[in-house]
Parts: sequence; C-alpha cells; structure tokens
Amino acid sequence: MSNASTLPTRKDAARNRARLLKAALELFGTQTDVTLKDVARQAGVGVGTVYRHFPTKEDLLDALTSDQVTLAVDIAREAAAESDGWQGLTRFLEESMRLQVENGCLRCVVDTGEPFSPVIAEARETIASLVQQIVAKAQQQGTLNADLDATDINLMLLALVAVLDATRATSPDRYRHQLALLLDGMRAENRQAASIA
Amino acid sequence: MSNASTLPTRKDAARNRARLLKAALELFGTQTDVTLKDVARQAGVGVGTVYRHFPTKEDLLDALTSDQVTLAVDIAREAAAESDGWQGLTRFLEESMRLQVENGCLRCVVDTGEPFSPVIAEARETIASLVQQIVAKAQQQGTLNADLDATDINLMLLALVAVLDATRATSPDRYRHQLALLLDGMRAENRQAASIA
Amino acid sequence: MSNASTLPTRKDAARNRARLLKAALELFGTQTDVTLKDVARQAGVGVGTVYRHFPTKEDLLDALTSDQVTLAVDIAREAAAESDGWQGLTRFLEESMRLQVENGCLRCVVDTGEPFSPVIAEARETIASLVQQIVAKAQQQGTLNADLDATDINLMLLALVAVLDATRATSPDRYRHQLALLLDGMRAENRQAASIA
Amino acid sequence: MSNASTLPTRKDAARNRARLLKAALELFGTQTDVTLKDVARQAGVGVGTVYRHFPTKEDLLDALTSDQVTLAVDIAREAAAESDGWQGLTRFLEESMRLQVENGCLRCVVDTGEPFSPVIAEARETIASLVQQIVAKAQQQGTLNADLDATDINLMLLALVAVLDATRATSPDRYRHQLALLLDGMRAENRQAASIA
DNA sequence: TATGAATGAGTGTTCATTCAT
DNA sequence: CATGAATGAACACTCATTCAT
Repeated sequence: MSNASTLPTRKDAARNRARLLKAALELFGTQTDVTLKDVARQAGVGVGTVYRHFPTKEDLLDALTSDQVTLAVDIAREAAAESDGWQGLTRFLEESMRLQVENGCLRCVVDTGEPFSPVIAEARETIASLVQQIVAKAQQQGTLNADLDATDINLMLLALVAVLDATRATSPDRYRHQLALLLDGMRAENRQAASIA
Repeated sequence: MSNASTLPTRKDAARNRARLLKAALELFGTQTDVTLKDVARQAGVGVGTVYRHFPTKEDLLDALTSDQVTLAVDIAREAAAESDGWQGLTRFLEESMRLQVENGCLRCVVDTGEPFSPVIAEARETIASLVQQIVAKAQQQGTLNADLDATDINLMLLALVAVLDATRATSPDRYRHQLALLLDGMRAENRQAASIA
Repeated sequence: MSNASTLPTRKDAARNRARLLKAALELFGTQTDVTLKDVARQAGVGVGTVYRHFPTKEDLLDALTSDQVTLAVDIAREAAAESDGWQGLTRFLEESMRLQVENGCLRCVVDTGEPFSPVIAEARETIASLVQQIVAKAQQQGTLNADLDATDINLMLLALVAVLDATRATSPDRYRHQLALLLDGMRAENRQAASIA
Repeated sequence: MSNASTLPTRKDAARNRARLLKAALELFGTQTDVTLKDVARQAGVGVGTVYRHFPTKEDLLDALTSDQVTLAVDIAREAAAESDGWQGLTRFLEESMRLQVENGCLRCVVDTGEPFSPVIAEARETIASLVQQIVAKAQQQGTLNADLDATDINLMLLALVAVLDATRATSPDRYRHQLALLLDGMRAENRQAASIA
C-alpha cells in the first residue's frame, strides 16, 4: 500500500495517505473529472494535505495506478505459477477483473501511450513478461490459439474493463459473459480460419 | 414579418450547422478535452454561432451522437436484411467498427447510463430490436450460441471500441484480432460448457 | 497606447484594454504583489477580461512596460535632438523622471536580467543607443566627464527611481535633489581624481 | 519549575535563532519570494522552529533588519569619530555599501514608510543623528555642500543599493562609479548654481 | 521543545455560457 | 443573425500559519 519512494514516518500521516488513496480510488474508480477538492473532502482532510502527499494530481493518479498495478503483478505471478497454461490464463483474466470490480482503477495496466511513472512502466513490463510466459505455456500445451500474444491478453482486459464500467450500475456481472465468449474464441480447437477476412 | 430577404439565411444556418457537426466530429472523435472555442475555430465560425445552433455543449454532443446513431441504425438495418444470420451479425459488427474507425463517436450507441436525448434513446431501441432479429435468426439457423442476446452484441461493440481507442495511434487494425476471437467464441459449435464457472 | 501586436477592433474592447492598462499602471506603479483580481476590480471588469487581453500576468506587465518604454524612447529621441549635449542629458533625465513620477512603471528601462519581451528589448536598445549619442556629444563638447557611458545614465535613472519610490508618499520632489547632486558630479570640470579609490 | 535539565535548551535555542537569522540573511539577501520553508531548510530545522523564534514572517524580517541596522549603527559611529568630516562621510557610505554587498539587507536603514519595529526605528534615529553630525562637521570644514542633510545621505544609500541590486549578477562593483559621481557632486567647491532649475 | 503534517484562504488560469455590437 | 468580448465559477496548486505528535 505504501509506496517505496515515500516514507510517511508518522502514524497519522500514514493514515491520511491511506485515506487519501482510498478516497481517490472510490472517486476515480467510478467517475472521471474528479477534483482534488472532492478527494480531500471524501478523505476528510484539507486540500493542502493532498498536496503534501501527492505534489501533483498526476502523482496521485500515479500512486493509485501503482498500487493497482502492483496487485496486478501479484495476480500475474500467481497465474504464471499454474502448471496448466490455460488454467493460468483464465485465472489471470478472472482475478484481474475481480480487482477491477472491486477497485475500478485497472485501466492503466495496458500501455495506452499516456504519460506514466517508471514504477508503472516497470510493473507493466513485468506483467507483460509473465503473461507472455502463460501464453507460451498454454500454446505449447495445445490449448491456446497460436496467433495470440501478451498484448492481445492485455487488450482483452481493456475491453472487459470497458464492459464492466458500462454495466457496473445495472448488472456488474455482465462482463463475465464477454469473458466466456473470449475464452471460447481463444481455445485452439475452436479456431475458425474463415472467421474474419 | 418573414420576407424574401430572410430566406437565404436558412440555407446559411443549415450549412453552419453541418460545418459545426463536422468540426465537432473531427475533434471529439480523436481527442477529449475539446473546448467549444476549438470547435468554433475548426468550423470557421464564432463561438456565438455554436450556441445559436446548440444551446449547450451537451446538446452539441447529443446531436453528434444522434448523427452517428442514425448511421448505426442504417448499418443495423442492412445487416438485418441479410438472409444469413451469422453473416448479418458479422456485417453489423464490422461495419459498426468501420464507422468508429472513421468517425470515432460510437461510444454512445450503447446505453451507458449517461443522460441522452429522446432521439438517441429511440435509435438505440431500434438498433437493439434489429440486432435482436439478427441474433434470433442466427440462432435459429444454428450458427450462433443460444445464450447470447442483443445486449451482448452491443457490449461487444463497446469493448472493441475501447480496444480501438487504445490502439488507434500505434496499430489501428488491432481490434480486428479481438473481433475474430469474439466471433469464434460466438459460434454455436464452439461453445464450451466449462469455459467459465 | 495600443500595441502593434494586438488589434482590438471593437470600440468597447479597446476601451476595456485601455482601462485595464490604466488600472494596472495605477496599481503596479505604487505597489508590488498586485493580484489580477485587483486589476480587474480597479478596471471595473471581470477577471476573464484581463485574460482575454493579456493571456498571462507577465503579458500584462510586459504591455505596461512596453507602453512606458515607448514613451521613454520618445523622450530619449527628443533629448538626443538637442544641439547641446549637456542640455540633452539633463532633459533626458528630468523628463524620464517626470514619467516615473506620473506613471511609476519605469523600472524596466534598465535591463536587470529579468525576462522581457522582444518589444521591450528593442526599445531598450534604442534608448541605450540614443543615450550613447547624447553622452558622446556632451563629452565632445567638454561638458561631461569622459568616464561615463550610457549604462551609467541608465543606472542613474534606476537610482533616482528608487529614491522616488521611497519618498513618493512624504516628499515626492525629493529625488530632484539627488539628481542635482549627480549632475554636479557628472560635470567635466568637477571631476576629482581622488574622490574614490 | 526550572531545573538543571532545561538549561542546555537555552543554548540550543540561541544557536537555532542565530542559524535561522543566518539562513534568512543568505536567502533574503539575494532573492525575493523566499518561503519560510526555504529558510527552515537552509537553517536545517523544521518550520515549527521558525515560528517558535519568530511568530510571523514579518517578525523574522524585522529581526533581520534589526541586525543589519545595528551593524549600520556601528559603521555610523565609527564614521562620526573621524576628525575629518568628508572622510567620515566617505567612510560611512563605503562601509555601508560593503555591508550591503556582503549581506544585501540594507534596504531598511532608510524609513520608506513601511511598518517597522521600535528597535529599528530607534536605530534609524541614531544613524540619522550620527550622519547629521558628520554632515555638519564636513560643512563646517567647508568640504561639503551646504544644502545637504542626513536624509539626503540616507537616500543616497538607498539609490546605491538599487544600483547594486540591479548589477550584482553581472558587475557587482558598478555601484562604485555612481558613488564617485555622487561624492563629486557633494563637494562644496563643485556646487553649480545652474545644475537644475 | 522541535518537528513537520495539516489547514485553507488566496493565486494564476481556463472555459462554458451570456450579451453587446 | 453572426461575432467575439465579457463574465465568473471552478480548477490545480502555493504558502503563511497552526497544532498534533
């Protein structure tokens, strides 16, 4: 939870930092156009406190993203540890989506060209490499289409996140259906040469 | 009160409206954070003119959406006219995405809970109903999974749009791969009972 | 008064620009730490109007300075036209100070290393060159110390401005005494070899 | 209530006060827009400590000024002790400027109408009185213009400080030229009836 | 007592919207 | 009608000052 680059020694400071990240997660997870005053109010502190912990709005978002990406790295690691590649892939997608359902700030796992901090870039690379391992394993085991790579998996996540965001208010489980379809489409035995030109 | 000299004004007004929508499409299709001054400049008119035609920024976006949804309705209608259901479905998705590639304002075809105007709501319903027809036909013909409905298709579009938006700058064709996967996953013969819990 | 780089075509816009410059002159001429809200209030307009005319606080100050420096150029030109060099020098100093008494924004005639716009830089060079002419003429005519140059004159102005600013509230004419002393010190016939080590 | 264990604290407090003043002098002497956090960091203490010693930013500046004015009083006293009035005057100006070159906080010796503390006011009066003695002596000895008084001398200092501040970065000795001119202008024998109207 | 975290009024600046020309 | 100047609420961010640790 606490970033390596910042070390809030005092207890109350650490608590405020956590509160701020929690508040920010709650707000940015569901809306865009969140002001820092909103975050401060939600966290029950003054604006100045936001700036003490995060010198810039960008920095707050980076910290938020870092936290989520760190959790995502753990998920990828556990998924890569599965001996069955297909199982690993399924687990990676499902657990990542569970993270998004709970926190709603996963957008950033995929590199969309937006500015990001080194920490995030590194985590992304780690995830990409782990996913690549999972993909390779599943392909060797003959359960995954040969024409997929790590980027496809990341984009799938992005797609599912979009679905979740759109349906969260009315039927937050809906994305699972899409995930099922995608998984079916990814099975090696289901590949259709003529699906698309 | 109305005389001959005021007639050409109507033409001008219509032309300005078209110009504004074109300008807005060009800008909102690729960026966010577009100001109305930007739109006015792109259209070659003053800000006041924007407000004459669209009392509110929201109204402009609604009009933009309406245009796109209208085009989407046409696509859906043509797709529904195909005798082969699977073909119709494929066509609907591919053509809709082509629209998004070109115009970039398809976000709104799916109801995401955001406020929208009656005309958009109506068009959405029309599309939903047409897609439902396509889906039913394909299912009757035994080519489409039985557990899919029109909403799934719309959400698929939403997902693909997210992929396109993220990859537009670097590899704008990437979404086609995701589409292929989804199509494979949707084929009746490929349905896996155990894909997901 | 109106800058060449900006062309306020409308009458009311031009009036507001003039009002803003007037208000800014009144405020910046006597105080530091003036906010743009202060300027807006003093001018009787909204803050937005300040930004329409001057995209940046710096720009407003630049415009203010430009105006004053332009007036200063005229003074220098007239002073350089005097056939008597000493007379020209006296005139330059007295008239420049009159400008400062009235407007209070002359600080900028001397290059103090702060950022400034090209317009100001150019005007400064023009003034420096004219003052150099005056100095040379007076030195040729044997009325001015040989060891003075245009920079000395500018620094003298700076010094006198400091005196004026400090005494404006209590005895705004006091600077004239300092000016008299400096003029006496500049007369060729009064040069003391041993005045300072 | 007071015991042996609190005694060393006094020493610490005194040392911190000195450190703070030193740090403040270093920062305010060369820049404007110095924050109290800057001062605290430069002094190696926390902000809270600044406020323990100086309840207000203004108070810190007052203390700074007091220190400098005290040094200036010493200079004035030594200068007044010279038997030769002109020598005393020269010494006063040169030494005062040396102070400004080194510390850069002399602004305050002259009453510019800004708020100031009683101790500063008193020191100013002392200086004024000493300078008045020097001036009177030199006038009696026939080396100084009859129309000068202590205020003129203080304003001269102010003027020279302005010159120094403007030229410090590029040619910090430049002010000496202005000083030479002023001294020449102040010599009784160089008085020109017609220097200024 | 020293520390530095917390505070919030205040800055410069933007932009949707209104209104005089 | 079209224009673009005027408006002011709102934003990201700063900093003198207070207060919990």
